[in-house]
Amino acid sequence: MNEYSLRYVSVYRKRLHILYVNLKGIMSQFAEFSRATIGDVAEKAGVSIATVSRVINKTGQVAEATAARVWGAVAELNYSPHAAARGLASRRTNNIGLVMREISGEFFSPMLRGIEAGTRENGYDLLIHCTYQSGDANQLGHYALGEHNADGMIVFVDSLDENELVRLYQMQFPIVLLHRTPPEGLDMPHVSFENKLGARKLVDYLIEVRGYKRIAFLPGPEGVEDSYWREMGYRDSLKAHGIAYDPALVVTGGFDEYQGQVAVAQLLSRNIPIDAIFAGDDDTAIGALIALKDAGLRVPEDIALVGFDDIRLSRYLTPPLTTVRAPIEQAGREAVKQLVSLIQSGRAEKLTLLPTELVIRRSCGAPEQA
Amino acid sequence: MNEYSLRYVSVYRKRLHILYVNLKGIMSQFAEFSRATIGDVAEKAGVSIATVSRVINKTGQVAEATAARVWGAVAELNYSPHAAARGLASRRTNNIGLVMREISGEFFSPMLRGIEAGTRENGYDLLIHCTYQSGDANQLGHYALGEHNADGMIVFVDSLDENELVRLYQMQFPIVLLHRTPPEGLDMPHVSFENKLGARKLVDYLIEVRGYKRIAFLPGPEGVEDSYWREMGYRDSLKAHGIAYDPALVVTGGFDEYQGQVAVAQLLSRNIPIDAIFAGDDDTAIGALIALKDAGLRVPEDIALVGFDDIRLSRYLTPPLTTVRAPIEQAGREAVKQLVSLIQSGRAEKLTLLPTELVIRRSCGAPEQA
DNA sequence: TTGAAAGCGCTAACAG
DNA sequence: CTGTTAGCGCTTTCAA
Repeated sequence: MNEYSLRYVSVYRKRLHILYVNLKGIMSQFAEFSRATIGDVAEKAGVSIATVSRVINKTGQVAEATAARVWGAVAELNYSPHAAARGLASRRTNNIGLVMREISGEFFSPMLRGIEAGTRENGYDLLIHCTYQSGDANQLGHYALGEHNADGMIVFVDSLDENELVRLYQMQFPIVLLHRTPPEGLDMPHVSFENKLGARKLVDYLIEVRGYKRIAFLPGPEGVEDSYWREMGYRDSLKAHGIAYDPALVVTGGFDEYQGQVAVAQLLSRNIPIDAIFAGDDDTAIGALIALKDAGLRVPEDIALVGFDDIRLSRYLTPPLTTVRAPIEQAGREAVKQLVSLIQSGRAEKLTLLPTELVIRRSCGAPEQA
Repeated sequence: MNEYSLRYVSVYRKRLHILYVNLKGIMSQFAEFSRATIGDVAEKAGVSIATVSRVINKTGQVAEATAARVWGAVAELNYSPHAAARGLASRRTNNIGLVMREISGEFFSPMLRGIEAGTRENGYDLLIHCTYQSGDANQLGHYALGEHNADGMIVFVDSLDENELVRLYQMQFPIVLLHRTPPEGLDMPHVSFENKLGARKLVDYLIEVRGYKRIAFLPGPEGVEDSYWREMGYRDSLKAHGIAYDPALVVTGGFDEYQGQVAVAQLLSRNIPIDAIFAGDDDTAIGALIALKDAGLRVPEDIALVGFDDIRLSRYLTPPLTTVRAPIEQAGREAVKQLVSLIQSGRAEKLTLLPTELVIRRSCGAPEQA
């Protein structure tokens, strides 16, 4: 390309650019066609974009009068900063990610409420992703939620593959685990309930106050920690009262209504004496209740029944379910709190265990409450 | 500043820059300190960043061998594109926003499940925001969710201020309303149930099959559309059967358990004959049930009770609640579908009404089901 | 089929 | 107190 053509191209480009700028000016008359940028605000306020940025973000000193003009321009133009541009420049997304396997069960609603409230209070937005089905990586080999679109993540139970957890940990991406302990060697903050203590108190009550000895247990799915610790509480209580642990009294309930029903049917078919059934969670307890009724057994007269979590439904069952109240919402909020601390200061509590509380209702044989 | 100092500054800057580049090189040995960028991938693959972009996004032709090398580099570097940068350049966020007033009630869980599934299936991420409390604009005068961080939004019921709705509409921001009709003059797509028809069928059944005539109605909160249409169905049915609408039989229930309880207490205090109570939703029905029991009345022997929605709890009540099943999850999924269509093609169904289904249980006086 | 380069809108030094 | 400017990491013409 010779000197001439270069010159030509340059002129041509410049013209096009002028055309473009004009067009943009015209279009911008129609607010709906082009969003105002920080530049527009700066122009209208007669300041530089840096000043606009300072005013908006409250970073650095700006004369009051100037600030006022900027706010005026912002209002007039209906300006709203472009999150992506902001994120690109400041290296933060302002999003907190939540990974969970699926949205289901009674547990979910209060948990999400806590998490949402927490993110909002801390000025973050909440990005949610379920790993059920699609879960895995996309063609690109990365997950829908990660370092590319969030400043940190809350990982619920086993929703995330351990390899991914390790990868994120290694790149020092802030993560808080909710209701799950970290994989071996990963020093990640972890928030949960006092599952073991709650179960312990529950079973203690069943034994000491209600006088039951043959207490069946319906654990949740393999590998779910809450269930593991509840079982530990159950065993501890038995041991403390000199009652032998009897494997025949334990059938996996699966933390779901149907599986609870199946488990109890199976349990009953063993024809062994049973005083009470401790279902690993309330959903399982509902299934258990159905199975017991199907078998013509009365609760609590023939067999007592207790659960764990105190979901909304529990008090409405017939009979109302004795259970352990788990501060689900609070745990969600706490997880966000720890995560925000981790993001902002690099520090967080290694382990947060929220207290649980015994809720006595009729299903365990207690007299009706007022 | 003279020639000399300018030169000096320039040299100084250059040195600093070299230092910086070196440092970056060193740091990048530790994968956790610096994420790979498209440039790193390009370098490793021996191509330009444009090519990497083409490969990753499958836009434009790239020689197979080249593509393979790029994918190799991607894998090796564990590269994952920076969402903000992408968004800035391509003018899309890949997020779909969901605005709701608060996370509560039984309605919420299935709805969110549907929405989440929908967004995921369409390759979007889900950003959730509750307008309860903080709801309003921040200091900047804009909402947490909007054109700056989402490609489109689903607005649930009345979670968003009408002015904001108008503003977004005017700037042609894609919005689908869930369970709410658009404000006057705004031509926004809208997804809901056949509330009116469902209520009509329910009340028809109460009158024709069960022979009730004095049927009370507990509407939801003022301005909630679902409730409005349910009331229309109720009135239509009465009229069709030649029964006069009696205002004394209508007390606002508020779509919540406690208010339902209060409403029924008030209703009973009027000392008028009542055959049945049609609660605007199942939550209200639960409150109604409590109030009836408190008053020593049997359901359905003394007064029949029906609700609307068929939340999970309804079948577990004593007696099990007759209600209308609303396809909550499906509505959420459908809303996303319409929104994605609106985003991608600018077109969407103006109105989508999903069918409802009568669910007969004991509370209306029907014999026990098998 | 590939590369060069111009931004996208904003933040954050730095200079004044 | 305010302005200038260099990127942030990526997409997207335009040329080659």
